[in-house]
Amino acid sequence: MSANLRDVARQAGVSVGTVSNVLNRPDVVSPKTLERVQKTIADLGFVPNGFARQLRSGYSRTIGLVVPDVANPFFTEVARGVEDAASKRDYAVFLCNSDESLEKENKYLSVLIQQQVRGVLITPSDSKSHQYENLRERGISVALLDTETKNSSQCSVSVDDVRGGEIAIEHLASLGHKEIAWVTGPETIPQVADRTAGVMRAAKIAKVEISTVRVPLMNSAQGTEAVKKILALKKMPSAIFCGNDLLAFGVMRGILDAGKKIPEDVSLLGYDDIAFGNSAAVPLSSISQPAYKLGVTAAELLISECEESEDHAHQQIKFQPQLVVRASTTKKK
Amino acid sequence: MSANLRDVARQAGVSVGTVSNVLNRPDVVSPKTLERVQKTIADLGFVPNGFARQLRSGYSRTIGLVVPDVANPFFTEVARGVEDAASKRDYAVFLCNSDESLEKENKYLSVLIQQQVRGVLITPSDSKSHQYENLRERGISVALLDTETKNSSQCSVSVDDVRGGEIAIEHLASLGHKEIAWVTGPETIPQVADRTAGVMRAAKIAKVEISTVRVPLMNSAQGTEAVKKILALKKMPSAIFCGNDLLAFGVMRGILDAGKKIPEDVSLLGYDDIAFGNSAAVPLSSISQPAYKLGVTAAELLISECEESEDHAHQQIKFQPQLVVRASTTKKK
DNA sequence: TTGTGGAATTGAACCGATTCACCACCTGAA
DNA sequence: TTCAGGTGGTGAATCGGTTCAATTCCACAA
Repeated sequence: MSANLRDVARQAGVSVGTVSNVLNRPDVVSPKTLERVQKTIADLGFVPNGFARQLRSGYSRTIGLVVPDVANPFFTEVARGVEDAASKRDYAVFLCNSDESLEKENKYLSVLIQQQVRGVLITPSDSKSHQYENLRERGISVALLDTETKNSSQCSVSVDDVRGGEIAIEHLASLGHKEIAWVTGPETIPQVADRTAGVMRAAKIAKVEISTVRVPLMNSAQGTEAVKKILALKKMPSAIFCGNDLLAFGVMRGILDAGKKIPEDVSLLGYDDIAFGNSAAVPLSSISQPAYKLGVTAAELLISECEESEDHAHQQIKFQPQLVVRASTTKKK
Repeated sequence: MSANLRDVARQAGVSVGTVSNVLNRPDVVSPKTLERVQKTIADLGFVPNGFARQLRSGYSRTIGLVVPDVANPFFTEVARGVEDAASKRDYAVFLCNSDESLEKENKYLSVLIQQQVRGVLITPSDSKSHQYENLRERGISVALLDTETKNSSQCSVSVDDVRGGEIAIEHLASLGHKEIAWVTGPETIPQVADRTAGVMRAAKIAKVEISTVRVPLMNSAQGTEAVKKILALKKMPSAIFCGNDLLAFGVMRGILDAGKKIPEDVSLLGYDDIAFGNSAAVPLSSISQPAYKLGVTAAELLISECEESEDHAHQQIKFQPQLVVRASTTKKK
């Protein structure tokens, strides 16, 4: 059907070894031969068969990316970063959405094993019970994405979520807010747990009272849902801090629909600083994370781990979040 | 390292052919031999090598998804649909962002050929000069996503973009707008060309004057850029229709920053109806497309084409867009 | 002219599962 | 006794790159 390496060799009048060298070690081939073979490759539209290559070398040029949900703009940014970096190194990326379900996560991991990926980049949806050892035994590298690890036997790229929680409360406290609602998802999500820790620590120092409003999923609809609970609190908080921007958008809608004004009646602070925050009904103050960079860094780290194999030093990289003030937060009246 | 089929054969005292039969056609092996070989497989922890298997059989269980940019919420929705549907059929998905560049698109197609994907789902960034024949010759199915095809030798799943353009202008015309700006990307993008055709047809019928404002990329920043051109027009239009919601968000910011009000001074209509339209500074009227369903349908169609192979009837499925009126469009004063 | 060293090239062996033409053996009918 | 027909099993060839020991070629020094 389509041309293979032997066809190219015959057509170009060289041996298969030389064609293989043109593909993998162009520097050892004489310029004249190189050019002739490359022309033949182009003429025949030859593309090497990945399976055959992988069979011999034992390695694939694919990685898996497992995130809770690409539809969340934070993760689409991360995914773009991963994709761009992988592509630069000629790796292809399998996209997997775990929907924060451990079951789905495990299912995807076994699919990735079947596909014989070289490495996996994962944002765990739960802090415990992982199949990761399983992967490592099979020679598949694993790096954690947007999650810190205490375990120094693996790479991780994360953002300091504890600090993010602190920054948020420090900002609101500095504006004079003393009662703050903390709207967030289940504590089993590592990022949530860390941000909560930061919130509580900063609250203690600033002598601020926190009312935690827990929702099962961190999306916009749940944000609107959360507003009902907030309005039902004994004392209406003067500021609301949300676990991510999607929640904040939902909260914003709920608050505005309830006839209250942002930020006059209540300040609202999000997390992630997604692009749309700027275009929201009230431009959203938020805690910014370097999402794209996170993805790029993680992919580069994972790929270098895959390729260096033996003498690879695991790294735990941690970025710092940043406060972005827009119109949704202001001084308490 | 790990056992291979030959090790199993030797250990069990049978030939490699028999072991292969145990794996793939257990019914042709005698019960006694079957049991013995299976025990040996278990003892040795033998797992067949996927590369070798796929090299020989020629088929994988992977598909490629090539979209202009997953960071565009419309495409992330589509991608989720594709992913969910593929996963249900036990296929894994390679994600590729073409950034509307033909060069990148071709690069990715050749990566996908290398990975020996079974099929490719693509939103072409250009209406001409495709490598698709190339793919088909190699036995890779191709289905078009969010693009119509005249060519009945391939499947396509699309939304009626001509009608979408018409609906938009009909809506604005019915509100009394007679001068409308049409802000959009290059005409080489098939969707853009179709929407323009619809715009022009409806404009002729409704006797509306269209000023086309062309931008190179259909993102938010370019929308803000476009506002400068709109303000420079001899006559300020009373309504603006944008090629997608991202552009509309940018236009919205630009217009508001210029001190004009939406929809009082100028009506604004987007396209795609992405989730954030609802939360925008002025909730955005838009033309809605069934993004998730588009992805699901396309993936199902492609996979069934891959598996039925011979007796597969190509289908061209076309969904209808729908007008969603929010606050950004109103009667002309 | 011979010798040496380096660069360029060659081609057979190999990775591991699948396939298939062919063989060995057994049963039962002629 | 012979032969057809069926079952169970065999192992070399194959898929298409990669690798590497061996070979060819050429320049330059002795």
